[in-house]
Amino acid sequence: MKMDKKKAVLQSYEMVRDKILNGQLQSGEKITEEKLAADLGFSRTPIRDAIKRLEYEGLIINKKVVKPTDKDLRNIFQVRMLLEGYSARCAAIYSSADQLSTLAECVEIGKSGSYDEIMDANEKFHQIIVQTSGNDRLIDTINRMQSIIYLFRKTVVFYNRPFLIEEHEDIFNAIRDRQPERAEELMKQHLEKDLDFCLHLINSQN
Amino acid sequence: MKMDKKKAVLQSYEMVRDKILNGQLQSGEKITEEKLAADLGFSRTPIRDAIKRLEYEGLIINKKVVKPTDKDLRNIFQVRMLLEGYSARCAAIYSSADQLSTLAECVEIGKSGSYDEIMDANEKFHQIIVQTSGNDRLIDTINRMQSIIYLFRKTVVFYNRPFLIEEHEDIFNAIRDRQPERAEELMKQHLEKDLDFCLHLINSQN
DNA sequence: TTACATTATTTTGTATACAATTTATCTATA
DNA sequence: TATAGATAAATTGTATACAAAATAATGTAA
Repeated sequence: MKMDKKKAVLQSYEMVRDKILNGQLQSGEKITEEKLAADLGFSRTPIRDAIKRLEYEGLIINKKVVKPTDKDLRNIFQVRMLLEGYSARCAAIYSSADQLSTLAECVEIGKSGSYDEIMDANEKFHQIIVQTSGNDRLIDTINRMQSIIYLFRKTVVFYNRPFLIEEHEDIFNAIRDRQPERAEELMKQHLEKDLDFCLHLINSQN
Repeated sequence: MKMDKKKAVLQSYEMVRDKILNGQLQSGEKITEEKLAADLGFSRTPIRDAIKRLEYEGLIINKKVVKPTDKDLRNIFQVRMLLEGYSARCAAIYSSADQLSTLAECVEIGKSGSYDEIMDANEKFHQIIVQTSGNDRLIDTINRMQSIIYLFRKTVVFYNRPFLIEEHEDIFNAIRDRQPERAEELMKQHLEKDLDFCLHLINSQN
């Protein structure tokens, strides 16, 4: 049996990322390699790599935990609309029976699941659709935005955005009925509403 | 006066990248940190960082210089069509007088410039259009693909693809005449032709 | 006091040594 | 000969020390 201890870089990356995502490291907070290294019990070397990866994902900028502005949020969602809209179109054309039934499951769980289950199902819903594009570049681009997206998806689900599940269902139906144009359009609208909801929340909080 | 010697990471990154782009490091070739370090006269530490960055850009995969397949090429161009198509639309709506005249210049140089000038002008043409989106995420996503795109743009210009300049001119006209739909459509068609040309070249060479 | 220059201090960049892991080579056995 | 296992070689991962650079603090002249 293989123990496969995770390497220090990976551990560091995941720990720091999670600290950012759950708020232990707050927006705007300064990151220093040495401090983190001491904190996590590794040397600076793997920490550096981890930070670089987080910078790559946009969670850290200039050694500071990112504080996404309205504009950032809009930008991210604009890219998502383009790429995921296209993906939804692909899903309507190419998705397999398996993929369809998994999508259906996600919609169901969205209606009746627990908080965590809903979180997972929603993420999976989008993920499967993106997969159907069969385009690794596209998938990679979306994945890179995933952490920041997660930051907001949490908000959306936590505050229980109205019609979210219904919209997923509509998208699913369009995909199942093989209506590419409609699937794309619905996905774009769906993301636009997510964006508006997020923006509204952010601006009412500050 | 400030001397600002470039740091070893940056130097390494640029040197390795250029070696890949101009063929000194060939597709499929194995990269080892130590060998590169000895070659470039740095220690392994900055080399590692440089390699990681090249991996992010997709020029190195699994410690090997990337050998883009047809599928990779198609994937990249699909993403470009989505993002640059959208950008062309933005350009038709938002571009400034300055941006327009620079675009016009690029088209002109494309008609009468030297090989190097044409290369630069073509790159600039696309870059300006992408800028008009005002979306840093989108710009960043395109820039990350830039190295690999460059690899192919060289081919396209070198073999003097027919109608390339004419297509740029058409796109420019649509932008200047504030026709967003048309600009987007033309940009997509333009990229599709680039893709076909590249694919054709690649497959006739091997 | 303000502004500037100078000095400390912190933080990052680089080199190097060693550990862990992966990959290649070799040998014994079926 | 092929294959599994062991051993050696190459390569990567991590820790640490020191150099360079950036940032903060201090003092001094206007």
